[in-house]
Amino acid sequence: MPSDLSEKQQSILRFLEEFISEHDYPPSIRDIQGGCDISSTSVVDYNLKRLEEKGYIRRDREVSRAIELLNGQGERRRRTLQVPVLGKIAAGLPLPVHPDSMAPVEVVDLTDDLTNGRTNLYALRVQGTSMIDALINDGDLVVLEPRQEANPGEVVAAWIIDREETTLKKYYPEGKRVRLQPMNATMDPIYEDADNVQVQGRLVATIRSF
Amino acid sequence: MPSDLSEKQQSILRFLEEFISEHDYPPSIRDIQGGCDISSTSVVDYNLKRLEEKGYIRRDREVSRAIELLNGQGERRRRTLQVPVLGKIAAGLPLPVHPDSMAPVEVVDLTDDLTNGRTNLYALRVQGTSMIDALINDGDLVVLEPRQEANPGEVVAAWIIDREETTLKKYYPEGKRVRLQPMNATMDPIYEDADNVQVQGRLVATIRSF
DNA sequence: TAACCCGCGGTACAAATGTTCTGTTCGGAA
DNA sequence: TTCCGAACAGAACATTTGTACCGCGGGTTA
Repeated sequence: MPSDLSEKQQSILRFLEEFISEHDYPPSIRDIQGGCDISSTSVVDYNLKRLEEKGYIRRDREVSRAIELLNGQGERRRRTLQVPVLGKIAAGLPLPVHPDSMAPVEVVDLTDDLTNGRTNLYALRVQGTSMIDALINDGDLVVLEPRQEANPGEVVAAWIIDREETTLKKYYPEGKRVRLQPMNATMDPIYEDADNVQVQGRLVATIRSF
Repeated sequence: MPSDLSEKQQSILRFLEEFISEHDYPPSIRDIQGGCDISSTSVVDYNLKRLEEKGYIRRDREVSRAIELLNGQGERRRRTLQVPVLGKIAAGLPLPVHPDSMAPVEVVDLTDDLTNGRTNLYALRVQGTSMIDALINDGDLVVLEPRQEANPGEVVAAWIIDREETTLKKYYPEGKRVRLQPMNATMDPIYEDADNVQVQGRLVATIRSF
């Protein structure tokens, strides 16, 4: 708990956290007054102004319950993005071409630690162990950003046309051919004609949960 | 988008998502009215009641902006748990023994998709490639639950005493010895005396982000 | 001492906001 | 046709709620 705050301000901050995590909507000034045993709404208002000055919260004036929790550096926190899980990914299957048109199988909430501000992401469930060389196991979730091209060194989901195979590897264009480097540094790269490789998306994250 | 809802209701649901993700607090009825081009507040109220009946939202009556988004099965969603990143994990380093006493280096927000309701989790940043056989790479984040013992087949963080080495493997007690099975099915297990293996925690999730 | 600022109390007010009431329209069932 | 309920419109009403105002006590400073 930060120490550039008065005891009352810390108490308000704690109450805000608790209330929001309990209700999913912020408290009114009078909720705070009651929850922190404060004698007057004006005192709450006063301390909220101090908290806003110090970058712990953000308020929209004239709007009820319009308190956003920030992280003390003025950044908002704990936003999540709902990412649709569009299907499976396996070595022998092409990726879904039009992510938008698919009905999501399920939805996962990702925090923006992972999404990094990106928005139109989608996820696929890995089926089979064919991507072990990318350190990706059966059952893992891979999060992708739709892309038709990639910068050198980025990890992409690529469709290798003549093999009819999807693979996840680091992408290095080298003139007329492309070097696809497994993420496991002990394994050898493969080389393909540039025409033979279709970049389908950029890998944003992989998640394995037990 | 669910189909047991009228177009107006779907529009309201979409607006709720957008508004909340933008402001971190829910809209008022009149915000919804404006945002969805609805002619009257009573229509918004009417459709909110239908949405509540069908389990898409929850409302607290007489409280402004008291709308919680549910997932359609009546469960609340987008709760996150703040998990402290206590330090690094590497082959030659023991794990922090008393997670509680450590000052977190940073904090990550994890959605309860991953935490699965568990609460006292902590995370470690993987340093080096020594855990490649567990399909875990340099820079990955591993999420652990403090544990001194494990059930057969669970993935644990184990300290191998005489080697002074931390490893992440599937745990199979076999009488007086323990089989530690890499997650990469193509690799061979190692065997250790039961006395020589200290279970430090259970692996809950691994996250790799690019 | 006086002047001043900070934190606080109490109160009043106006705006924001949830709720209710009365009708209307429309489509399907009887 | 008539009846009924779902969905909507419009307006009025009653709380809820943010905000402003005035004042007080204590500490600091000139």
